[in-house]
Amino acid sequence: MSLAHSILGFLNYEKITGYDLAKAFQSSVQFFWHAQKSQIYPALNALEEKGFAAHETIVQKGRPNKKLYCITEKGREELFRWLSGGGVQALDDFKSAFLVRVFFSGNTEPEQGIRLFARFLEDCEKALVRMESIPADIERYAAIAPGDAPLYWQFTAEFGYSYLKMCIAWAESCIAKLEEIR
Amino acid sequence: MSLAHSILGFLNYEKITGYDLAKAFQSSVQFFWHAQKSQIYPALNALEEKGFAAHETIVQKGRPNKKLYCITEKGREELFRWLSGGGVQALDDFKSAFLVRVFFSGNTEPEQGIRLFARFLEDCEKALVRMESIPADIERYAAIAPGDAPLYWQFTAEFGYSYLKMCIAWAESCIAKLEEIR
DNA sequence: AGGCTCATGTAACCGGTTACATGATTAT
DNA sequence: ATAATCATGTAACCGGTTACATGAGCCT
Repeated sequence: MSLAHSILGFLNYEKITGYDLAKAFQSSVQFFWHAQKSQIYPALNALEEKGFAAHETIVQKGRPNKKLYCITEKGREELFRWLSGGGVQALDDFKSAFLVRVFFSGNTEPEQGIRLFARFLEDCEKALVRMESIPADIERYAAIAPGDAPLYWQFTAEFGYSYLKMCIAWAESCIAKLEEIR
Repeated sequence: MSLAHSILGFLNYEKITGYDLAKAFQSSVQFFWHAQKSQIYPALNALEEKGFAAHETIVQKGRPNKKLYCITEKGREELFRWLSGGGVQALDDFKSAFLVRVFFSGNTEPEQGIRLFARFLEDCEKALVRMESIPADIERYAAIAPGDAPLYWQFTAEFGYSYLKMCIAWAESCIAKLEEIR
């Protein structure tokens, strides 16, 4: 299960609340992993029960109390065990409802196919624009991060960038082929 | 929900049993969509209840009877409605436990990062080899398929090919950067 | 006045995975 | 003998999504 381990990953950077964890997910790994609050809070409880995390309650005035979580030694061990771990199966979890749609679009009009790819293209280009702020984000957080973390963050950002570029080129070539037969 | 619609997509090609549907999934869309028998059989029942599919029982000797399913007019309408449908969100369903691992690998030794990417590279290259038979497969099935189906099958195959090529180039560049700092 | 932020959670539901169950036939 | 193929399913579980609940404070 990756959710628990990615939470451990964040806890390994700094003490954090469930609320801020949700924001951390959104502003970093959201391109390749999502986590809702409704998942995060129970997951934190589960991590604590297993002895992988601990929390202190911070009493606040005027706003709700918060629980600051930190990773334990046992949790750090579990994180590193997982990082070096065997069961990778990196390609098996690829899934795309969009490609299913493409696959079965054979008896629609070419115009509809073109529209399908055009919308996809647009989404990809919007995502590319959104990615522009990432290098600055990485630099901003580089201070808190131990070791080579920013390098690895960059690796995942480059993956996203290459992926979107590839998708755009692919969609354009599909559209070109459909325009030929129209 | 894509499972129901991809089943309708297959039923739109020809009458088929749940058993053969499972094989069809495995030998065609398995790169971007999986479906187990334990999902397919209940899904076929649900499609029938909604009036999107119907079945005839074929009595056999020496082996179990089978249920041959076909798509109904209502089911075909639903399929085309879905194909032309709005809610695309083609990028939102991207998910990768592997990239999570990469993201949090910042305080491991460079050697471990290199191993992680090397294993990924290997998986990609194996997948590329497995893809070699696809053009022949597409040609073999082109006969039964109506309209431009083979073209769209090819589109998805080209996506897979481009994706793997991109992954390989990316992993190689990550390894190169890690070897620099080692 | 209305909506957003902070902060924690619960409950119902849904889709997918794994394991289990049956039982004859055919290929190695 | 053993395993795979044919053919249908059920049950338990697990992870994730959506909606709901609370309630003070702050911004427009």
